Amino acid sequence: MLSIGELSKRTGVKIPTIRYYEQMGLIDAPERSSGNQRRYSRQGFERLSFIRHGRELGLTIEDIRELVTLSCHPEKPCGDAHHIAARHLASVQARIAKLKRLEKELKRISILSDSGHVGECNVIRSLSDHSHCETEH
Amino acid sequence: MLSIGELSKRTGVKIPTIRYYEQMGLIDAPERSSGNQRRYSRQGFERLSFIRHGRELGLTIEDIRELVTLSCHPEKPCGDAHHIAARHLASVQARIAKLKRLEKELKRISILSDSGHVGECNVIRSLSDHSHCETEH
DNA sequence: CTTGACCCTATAGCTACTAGAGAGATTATA
DNA sequence: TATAATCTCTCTAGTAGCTATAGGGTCAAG
Repeated sequence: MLSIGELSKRTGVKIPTIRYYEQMGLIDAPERSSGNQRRYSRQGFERLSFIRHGRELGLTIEDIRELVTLSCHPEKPCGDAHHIAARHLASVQARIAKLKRLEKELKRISILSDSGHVGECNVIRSLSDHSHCETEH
Repeated sequence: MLSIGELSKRTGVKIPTIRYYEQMGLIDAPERSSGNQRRYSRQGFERLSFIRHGRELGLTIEDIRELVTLSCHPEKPCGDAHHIAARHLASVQARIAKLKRLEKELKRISILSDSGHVGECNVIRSLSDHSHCETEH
């Protein structure tokens, strides 16, 4: 049986976050010690690891709740789970594309000398400048 | 002079967001019509565009506030502005790297058949499985 | 048995918005 | 000029996903 602090160390999820997940119903309320402290079993550890992976992959709490529910009903078809992953894959790819554009822009912005004054500064000029926009506005 | 609605259309920033920026002190409170409605000048439009660009690049409100302050003091050296851009470039690159790892993982997860049941589902198994982790925990 | 590290609940705060209520202003049309 | 449609106003509260704080109780080593 793990205390919340040990569970936190082993999963890398912060203590208040673990309690938050419990409150949100993502993890079951664990057993308590005689002094009312949380004591986690191996299952508790695994559930939290599952959630942590999901969050690292950028799934929302809601997505994870769906997956948790599915995993409690192994007789259901798993199309839903694939659907969640696929939906997320698309959004990850979109985010990568967008960030790459931003990277290019930031490089363009900060490439020049650091020695000037704000009056002729590229960072500020670039942010005021629409000529490089890829979205129109 | 633009109404808040027109300003919103031209910059792509939603009306409540414009008022929020004003409240946060990112943009100056504009003139008002006789009936107390906001009326924006060309400068107001430019300032908001500047902010919008910054947000699109993922700068925080605080970063932008610093840049706005800098841009009001053109006699200062612009190292600070470059520093903000450079710091952000680093974090964008880190995010790209992380998302690419996630993309790979999601592809691995959702590549297989959709026909199974949760019991043998890859999505859920993968999220419980640490063997592909690149970060240790 | 005391000390220090840990844990408890409850509440408030964070970022960057977004939504809604209820009232007033502006503008287009009849 | 009257009226209807469309803005716009302020204020409050809600969103996600935590994080921090206050004021207390618990656990394990020496």
